[in-house]
Amino acid sequence: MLEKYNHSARILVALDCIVFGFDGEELKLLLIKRNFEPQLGKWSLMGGFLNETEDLEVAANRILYDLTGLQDVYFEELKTFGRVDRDPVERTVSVCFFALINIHAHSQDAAKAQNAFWINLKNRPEMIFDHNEMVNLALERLRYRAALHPIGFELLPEKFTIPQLQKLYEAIYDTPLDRRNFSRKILSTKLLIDTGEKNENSATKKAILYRLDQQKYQQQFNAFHYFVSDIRV
Amino acid sequence: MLEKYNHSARILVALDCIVFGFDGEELKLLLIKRNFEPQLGKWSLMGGFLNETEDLEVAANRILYDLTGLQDVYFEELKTFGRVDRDPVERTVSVCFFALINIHAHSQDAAKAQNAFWINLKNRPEMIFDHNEMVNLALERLRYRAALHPIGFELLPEKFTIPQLQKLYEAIYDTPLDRRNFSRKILSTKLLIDTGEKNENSATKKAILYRLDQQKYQQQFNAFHYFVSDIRV
DNA sequence: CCAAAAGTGTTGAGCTTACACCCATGT
DNA sequence: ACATGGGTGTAAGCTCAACACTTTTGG
Repeated sequence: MLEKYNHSARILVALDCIVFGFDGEELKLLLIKRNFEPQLGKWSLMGGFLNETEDLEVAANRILYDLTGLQDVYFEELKTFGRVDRDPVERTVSVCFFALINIHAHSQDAAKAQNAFWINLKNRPEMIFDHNEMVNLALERLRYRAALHPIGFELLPEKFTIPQLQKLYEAIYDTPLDRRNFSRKILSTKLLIDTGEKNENSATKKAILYRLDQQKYQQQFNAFHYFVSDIRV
Repeated sequence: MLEKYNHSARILVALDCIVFGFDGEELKLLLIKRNFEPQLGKWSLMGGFLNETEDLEVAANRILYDLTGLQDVYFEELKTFGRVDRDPVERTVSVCFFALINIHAHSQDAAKAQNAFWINLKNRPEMIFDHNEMVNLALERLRYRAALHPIGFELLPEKFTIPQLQKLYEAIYDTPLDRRNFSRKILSTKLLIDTGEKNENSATKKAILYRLDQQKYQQQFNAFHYFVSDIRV
């Protein structure tokens, strides 16, 4: 039996998760209105502590599941936050993730159980601890990643139109994009499959509904795509 | 006085650091031949534990300083590794960083004190725990980042030539690059300042020594540069 | 038949690539 | 003088950005 390490501090390890959604017009965050201590009544990210016998990745999935009822959600590690005084209750290191979900697919009950609400990214409230910093960094990272990789699809329903995708990119970068060039750029990736259906919700010309070619998506994910020409990080 | 969190495990938080260097021909790693337990005699990354009263970032700098004698070294967080069984001695979460240093600038004494050696990346040995995985991911990330940002300069001395820089990129991507196009691409960034000096070591035509325009480097760092056209991650 | 949204075409500018030639240096 | 490595030039092809026209649909 091996001896344990001596003279080193055991520290609380938390996970905090930024959940992005898109309602067709605006980027949104799923935030918690805290109905528990500490910082009761204030806004925060969804979080939790890492259990002794739980892989970090498993914990991230658990926290996402508790908040959204969804499994196998897209997420990336953002950064691990470890300022000594970041949590005034007790020294806590927080591994911060961001997730992209289809806003229509998550469980209302799960959100209600956590007292979670969708908030427009632009109107986000003050949050506790270093959670503002986390969200700012997550947005920066989302912009970075979405400019290069076909990550945006994770925020849309299974079937979506190119104008919807464009609105998403315009929301992410807070800038208008040329319809014709955007369409060409997206189609040139060959990642989209025409479902043969059209968006019946539209009041005017109905746009083609596409779905992701999952196989090509997996294969090409790490290739560079340059979806957005001049990104501002 | 606030009450502490209950029912949550306190866990050891380690830091592991991948140090890249470049000797003019090959990418190298600064690895530890362990002369201490556990895993005495085996190879590993340089690491350490986070202290109770120490910011995570401070700890990373401390570990880098202990290994290299250098301060204010370029580093990025890579990922936090948290498999339950990743360290057989005790549950440990490891925040993994990678650093880029000028191989000629570090302290030999510091390296000797840690029993650290420069190993060609291509000949890297088996390492303990999940350190192989860490290095593989770090190389991937280095390729990713160096394709887009002027990060490579961190591996070179203050004054360097364009052919040296090219050799570095060829080592990072393990692929030959066109001399003329590479030179044009680098110079078009306007990041280099002609020092007026030449590389006296050369046996043939002496190449121009440049230095980084630190101001532009800071400003443009997050812009995309596309130093390498078709990267393989 | 009109307004609004969606699909497709074109063109010029700029960039990238592939390649050739000339210069400097030590032997 | 010549071999080696370093600096610069150029033309073809490609990509991207800017812009216009046509089609579909509901009212």
